[in-house]
Amino acid sequence: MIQKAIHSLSVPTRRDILSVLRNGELTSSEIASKFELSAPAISQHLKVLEQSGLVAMRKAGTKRYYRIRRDGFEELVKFIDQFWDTSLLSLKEAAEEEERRNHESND
Amino acid sequence: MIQKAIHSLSVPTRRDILSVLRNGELTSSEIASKFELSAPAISQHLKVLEQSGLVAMRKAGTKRYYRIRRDGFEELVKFIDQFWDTSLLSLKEAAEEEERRNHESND
DNA sequence: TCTTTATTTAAGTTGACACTTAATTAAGTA
DNA sequence: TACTTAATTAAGTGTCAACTTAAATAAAGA
Repeated sequence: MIQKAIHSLSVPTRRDILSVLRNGELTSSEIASKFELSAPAISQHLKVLEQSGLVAMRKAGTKRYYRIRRDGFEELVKFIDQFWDTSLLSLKEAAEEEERRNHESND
Repeated sequence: MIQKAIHSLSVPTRRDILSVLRNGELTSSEIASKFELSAPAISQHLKVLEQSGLVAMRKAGTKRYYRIRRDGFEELVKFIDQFWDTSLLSLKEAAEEEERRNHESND
């Protein structure tokens, strides 16, 4: 799921779709109207976003409303934190970091 | 840079490289020895990671030591937070969220 | 300077995936 | 039972990038 979430986010169009959804839920066609892409293209992106847990959907008649799913983003950020969060890094890496700071050859 | 960072993270091998670097800095060949990939493949990944700001490098003779660059991850997480952080979502979306909670048809 | 070690750059191949149009499914309405 | 609206699934195409091996660069040692 996390891997799918990162993969989802890596495509600009999908990030744009998420941006649009920050203002509230929208139907597939409402989203499509904001892009210069075909409806199937948007539908395919929404499917990917849903399967990655970043977006949720509710049906209402023939319409399908899509919205941001916070839990998905929360999990994603937690996962990314593993790579750099000080409290999660090894003692060795922490020591190296300190060493670099002392030598002021940082970055 | 942020877009590059997300793109970098979207490839499993690059995430694995970052995992290996959590224990401290390593040379290109030390990293390559931990994978069943050619040295050039690893080198290419390291280049992408460096250009995306997730990894930093220092030269020492013919060796090149690579390490995690915290600032890159910090920026990345800030960017991702935009999509879901409550304080950054619109009033409309907040209201809809509240509405869904009340109807308990949430997820 | 020749050799060795560490690494990258060059060039080419292959698979994944973001698009397209056409066809299909699904729900509501006359 | 059509017809309309909303959306997806199917099928095909083209581009991109993750690999490969071979060649090039760069620093250090004999």
